[in-house]
Amino acid sequence: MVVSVRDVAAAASVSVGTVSNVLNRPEKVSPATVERVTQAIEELGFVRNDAARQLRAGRSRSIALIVLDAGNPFFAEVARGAEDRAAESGMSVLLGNSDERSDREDAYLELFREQRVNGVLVTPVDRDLDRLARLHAGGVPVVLVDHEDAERSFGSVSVDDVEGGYVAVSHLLSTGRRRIAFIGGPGTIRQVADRLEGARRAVAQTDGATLEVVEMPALSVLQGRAAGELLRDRPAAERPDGVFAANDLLAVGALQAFTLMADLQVPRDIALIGYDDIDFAAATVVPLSSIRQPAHLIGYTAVDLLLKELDEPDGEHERTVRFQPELVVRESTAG
Amino acid sequence: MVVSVRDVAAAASVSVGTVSNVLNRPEKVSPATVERVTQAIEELGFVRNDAARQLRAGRSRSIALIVLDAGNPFFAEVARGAEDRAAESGMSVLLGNSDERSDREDAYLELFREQRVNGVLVTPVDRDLDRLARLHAGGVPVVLVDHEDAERSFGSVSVDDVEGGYVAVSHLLSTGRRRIAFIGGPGTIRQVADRLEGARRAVAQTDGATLEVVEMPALSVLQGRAAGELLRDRPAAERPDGVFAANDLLAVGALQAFTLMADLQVPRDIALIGYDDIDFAAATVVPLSSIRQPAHLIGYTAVDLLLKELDEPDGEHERTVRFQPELVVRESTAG
DNA sequence: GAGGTTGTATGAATCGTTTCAAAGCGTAGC
DNA sequence: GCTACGCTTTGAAACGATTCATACAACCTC
Repeated sequence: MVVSVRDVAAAASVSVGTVSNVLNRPEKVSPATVERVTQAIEELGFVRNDAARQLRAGRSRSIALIVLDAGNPFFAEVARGAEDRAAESGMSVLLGNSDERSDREDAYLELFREQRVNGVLVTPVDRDLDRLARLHAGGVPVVLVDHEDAERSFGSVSVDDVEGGYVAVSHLLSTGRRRIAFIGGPGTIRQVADRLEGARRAVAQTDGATLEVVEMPALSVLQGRAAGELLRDRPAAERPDGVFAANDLLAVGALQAFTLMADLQVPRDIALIGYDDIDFAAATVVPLSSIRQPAHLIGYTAVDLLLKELDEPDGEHERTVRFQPELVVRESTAG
Repeated sequence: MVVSVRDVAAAASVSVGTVSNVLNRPEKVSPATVERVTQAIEELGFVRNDAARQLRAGRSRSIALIVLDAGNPFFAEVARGAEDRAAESGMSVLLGNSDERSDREDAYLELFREQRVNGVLVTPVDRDLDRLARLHAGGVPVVLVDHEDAERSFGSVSVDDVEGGYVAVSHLLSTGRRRIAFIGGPGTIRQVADRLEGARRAVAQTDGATLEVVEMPALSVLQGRAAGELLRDRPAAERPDGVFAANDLLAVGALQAFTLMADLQVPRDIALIGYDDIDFAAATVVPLSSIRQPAHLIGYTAVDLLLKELDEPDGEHERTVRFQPELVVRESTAG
């Protein structure tokens, strides 16, 4: 029923070795034989068994990518970048969604180890990298995505979130805002903590500027809206005049809350800036200023680092790449 | 370097068969032996080689899912549903993104065949199902997702899009709207064509109701906004008073266009309804009415059908599941 | 104590592909 | 006619987990 190289070999009256050569090194085989074998493959409907191939090779031809939230447009774009680079080298990407849960991250890690992936790209859920370190020690290249490794023990592709937070709030301050609010998620998430740190620095440099922190349980539109309502419903004098949201989903939610109050206008009364510059940001009612991260490039570069590591494990190539975030000004912070 | 069952067996002074039993049927092995083997596994850091396992088993433990656009929240949710059901049976889902391109779909199909996946869930790019039929004939179960198979040759999970279009426009008509506009994508996409067909039927049943079609090149927020601007910039008398968008992304875009014109109000002057009921729909400036599709359930059910087919290929189980869409009324179509 | 039963452990064979040393064959050079 | 060389093909070994018929031991039962 299932057609193997052996069957193809028999049908084409050649040895199995020749069939394999036709499949993998056709230039080593005479044109006539290639033709004969190709035809046999066609006729029998032969499909290579990848498991056997991998078993022999000892490695697969895939790369694992574990992200915090596959539904987030930012990570969707990172994944696309990773796929693009992998495809260039004939590899494929296996996507895992940890949903910000450590146990799910572990489960995927285990699964991918059994699959003998060539390497793992991961946006770690927490800062405990022990498991990853063990994986790495076990010979599996690891590249951190959107996360920097303090000890430099494995590769990483990151964006300077402290700088991003600094740029965002500096921009708000430069438009004359002084009462700044930061809408963030759980402080345990590194990205959130770093962006807040940057915000703090910017505020500290400006006389009369204040910063308050609104911490929400998740980085979602719904939570952003709740946070926005909280701020909006205060007496006008106590409202912030500039809001920095830790990501665009939160910003979009906050924007909705603000827009629904008739006498409150963005950016006239409150300026608002988000983070990530997802496609939606340019398409909200009041187009949203944001901090752009090169999502596609992050994924692309991460795979690139991984492939270099695979090619020459002890080579002198770059192991850490850090991008600078970029301010994108739109209407929500005008004037 | 790489640890195999053989090494574990030696370390625990048992046979390889016993190691395999500990791994797969621990109840067949005496507790003392289990303990000894487990410890050896731990000490040596043994990780099962999935390729060898699959080779022997003849099949993998994964299911392929190919979607039109992994970035679309609707498909993200379908994928999540599929994963959930697969996980219940100890299987994993391999996700492929065809990006609405036939060649990418083919490439993934080939890749997954080589991987000997247990089955393929696919939202086909076009209506030419020949390749899928061949795959199916070759013994790989195929389940169509969000697509119905006219010939009933393979399983399918779909939602009645004609009914959905009918319900959407009937709702607009019931609020007194008569000049209906349909904002759609390329008519070659089955979902779009069906929803339009439903809209036509509803209009045909109502005296004095008219339907115009605005066809955009893609189902995105940006295109929706462009379509909305087109309608909005007409003299008030020539504007539609009810708009049905083929999906929520288009609807969100149109809403933005409408909202930006001061003397045009939703729903007072134009009612607007979308399709899919993505999370964003409930969170737009004017909460969006929509047609809900049970995205999670679609994915869940598709895997379920596949597993049933695997369990008893000739069993008398359901092969086709069809869900009814559900009207979700929010502010954008009030009064 | 012969025969039966149960519980546990064994290890060679197997899956399908790739690899690689060796063989086959034709041709050119002397 | 012999050797040498290049091009092509061969086929057995290997990858690592699983399976299954078989062996062994211990315990009952009559």
